[in-house]
Amino acid sequence: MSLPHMILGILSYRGLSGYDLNKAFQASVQHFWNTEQSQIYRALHKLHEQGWVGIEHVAQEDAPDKKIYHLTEQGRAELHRWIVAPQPIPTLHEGWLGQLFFGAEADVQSLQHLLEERIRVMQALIENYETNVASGGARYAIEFDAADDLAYWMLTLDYGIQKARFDVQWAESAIRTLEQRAKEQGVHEASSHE
Amino acid sequence: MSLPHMILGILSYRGLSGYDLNKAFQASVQHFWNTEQSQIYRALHKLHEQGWVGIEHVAQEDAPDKKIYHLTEQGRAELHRWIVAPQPIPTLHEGWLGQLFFGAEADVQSLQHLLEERIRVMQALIENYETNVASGGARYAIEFDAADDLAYWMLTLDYGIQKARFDVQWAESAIRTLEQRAKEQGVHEASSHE
DNA sequence: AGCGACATGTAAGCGGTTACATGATTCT
DNA sequence: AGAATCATGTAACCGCTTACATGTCGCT
Repeated sequence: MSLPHMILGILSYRGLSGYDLNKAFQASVQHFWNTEQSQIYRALHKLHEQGWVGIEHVAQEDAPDKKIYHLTEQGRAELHRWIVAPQPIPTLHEGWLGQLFFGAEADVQSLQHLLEERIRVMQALIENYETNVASGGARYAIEFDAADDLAYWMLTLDYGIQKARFDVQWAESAIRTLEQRAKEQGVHEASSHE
Repeated sequence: MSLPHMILGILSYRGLSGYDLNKAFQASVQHFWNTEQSQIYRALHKLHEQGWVGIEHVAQEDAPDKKIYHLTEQGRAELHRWIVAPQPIPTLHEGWLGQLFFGAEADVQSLQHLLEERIRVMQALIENYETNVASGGARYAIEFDAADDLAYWMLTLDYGIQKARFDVQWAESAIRTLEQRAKEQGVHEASSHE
């Protein structure tokens, strides 16, 4: 949807090669946006066609030659336009909600296991956010000389952490709801046998 | 990702034409999964090729002829398999987080407006969930004779509502954080003028 | 005659993933 | 000699969106 603009954002810190851009991507916005390297090159070509980035060819002796991409004036203008432009709110599109939706087709225990697994994954995610991602962000703030930006980076990271915590809590309460339902059904079945 | 399985799920209630399936989609899972009508027909063809749905041609006099799609045994087996199969957790991929991430390129007020707008949209969403979607679900439970399923439907709806509430709360706290920062910066600037 | 509901599709294009493809340099 | 890192891309495929395309029937 807005990958090109994410790239413009990273390049606003400094000009980068596609290779370095990819690494910067993995290290900075990876907690809410993931991309394949191949896509970055294609997006870069498009941004160049559009006149939003310029290319500087750099010959190297100790490594293969490379191309440094940097923002043009139009590119920076487009970035500024985009940053405050209303964004569409995407639908959730989450498979596990579909599983729950059709949960009556499965047995309650399987659904509970599904939710427990989800809790485990989410907790691992939170731990990763709190250790690797946070420190990675701090490192990048120094590398890109972007002290002002760090606070914003941490704000988005905070969203990721809080949202994952919310998911854990919701899953826990859903497990309890299912537990309750299983008990009630048990009672009904028992009484119908009398 | 799992649109075919969402279709299998809906068809597990009863056989439907593509047209009715589309309507059922809009009325039931619309709060976490949206689809275009054209996609449903294509998915249906694929499901048929795979042997997961059968087609029954129905001639009508008071309306155009139609095709009723219904689950085959394999289709039902596949649905049961999928419901308890681990799902990948997609990354957030939300544009507004990108805007915030690169927030240092914009002024604080614009970002606050962005968040306020987000709050408004989310609150409208919540209201819609609580009125239209909830009652629509109840209606469909009767139509599909799916009283057992209703509880699960409401569970996913609850997630949608709680998640939207979480988003509102987070946005409110983010606005306060930005407010704070703007004040501190104001102080710094004022003191640097002395 | 016109509109809304019923009914089924195709075509073009975009964004994204996975896999493939190549080649230099540096370190072990 | 082999592995890791630096560096840049192409090709095939898939899912989804937007727009197009066609036609019936019943009601007003």
